[in-house]
Amino acid sequence: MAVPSGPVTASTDAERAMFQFVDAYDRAYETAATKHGLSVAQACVLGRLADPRGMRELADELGCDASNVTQIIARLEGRALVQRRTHPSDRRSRQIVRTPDGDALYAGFEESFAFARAAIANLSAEEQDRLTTLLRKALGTTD
Amino acid sequence: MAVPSGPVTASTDAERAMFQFVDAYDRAYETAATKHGLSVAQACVLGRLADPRGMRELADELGCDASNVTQIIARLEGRALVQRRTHPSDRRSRQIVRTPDGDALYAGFEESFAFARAAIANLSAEEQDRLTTLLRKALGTTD
DNA sequence: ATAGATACTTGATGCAATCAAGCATCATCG
DNA sequence: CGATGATGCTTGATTGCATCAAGTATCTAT
Repeated sequence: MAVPSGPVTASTDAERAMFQFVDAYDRAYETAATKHGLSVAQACVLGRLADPRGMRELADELGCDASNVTQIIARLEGRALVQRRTHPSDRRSRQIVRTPDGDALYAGFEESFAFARAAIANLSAEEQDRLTTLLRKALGTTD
Repeated sequence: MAVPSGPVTASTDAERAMFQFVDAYDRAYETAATKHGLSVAQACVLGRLADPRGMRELADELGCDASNVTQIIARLEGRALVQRRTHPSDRRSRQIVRTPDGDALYAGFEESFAFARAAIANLSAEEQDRLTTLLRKALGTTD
């Protein structure tokens, strides 16, 4: 289990609530991944492969080194969840494609990752809208 | 950089907003930690040492194996950010104490981890309250 | 045609996380 | 008391993530 990332000394109620929310989210994600035999990184990569993607593209999206992606994809490929094809017009590049097994496994994972759905289910439609608005506004100058 | 944990195929605006918020939070935490030469796990452990704590206690709070804590503390101790004392009344147990250096470093880290503060600063007092309420309500049945 | 950029891989290293085993200490109960 | 079991922590081994430095193959552009 990844360690919870948050200041324990959160000074305001709002900070505490944010931390608890983020922590719960992260834990739920990891739990769902583990349940399907995936690491967090693997689940995350699989999730980005709804459409074929290149290694470079993945690395950029994930904000990590390309060699990291190489490793993760290698493991997924070893389990036949993913397949590497060479790009039709650029032979340096690989197209990573989720296999049907990968599709199925990932669907199961998302099904298990009920956190966001459950959180939303606790709110009325109006509350959902307000939360969305507030989260966006809170993010405003922090990106 | 840790990979962003979230479904890319978030189906609703609310889900997307949650994911983006969590992702931004996590990234900000990691960035702040890195800036002070800490890993996420190290920052997290340091943060729990405002008061002395035992290894077992830490492991329980973090939801991980005790041997994991042993490693992390060993590294922090190697940098003199933390000190191990044997518990006065139970000689099996260690009391982990942050050194003044550790206090200072962690204070710097929290100062850098401006995410929550900045997010809050984007909201009026009333909006903060509403966000807090909504986050708690959303968490309601999901813990 | 060559020089440089780009896409990816390989190898090496450090850290986090987990498991299995082990040691020391404590706590309990006969 | 003394044996038994539980508890707190460490060690050693293994796996995976992440990053860096180097290398190969391919593309691009002059």
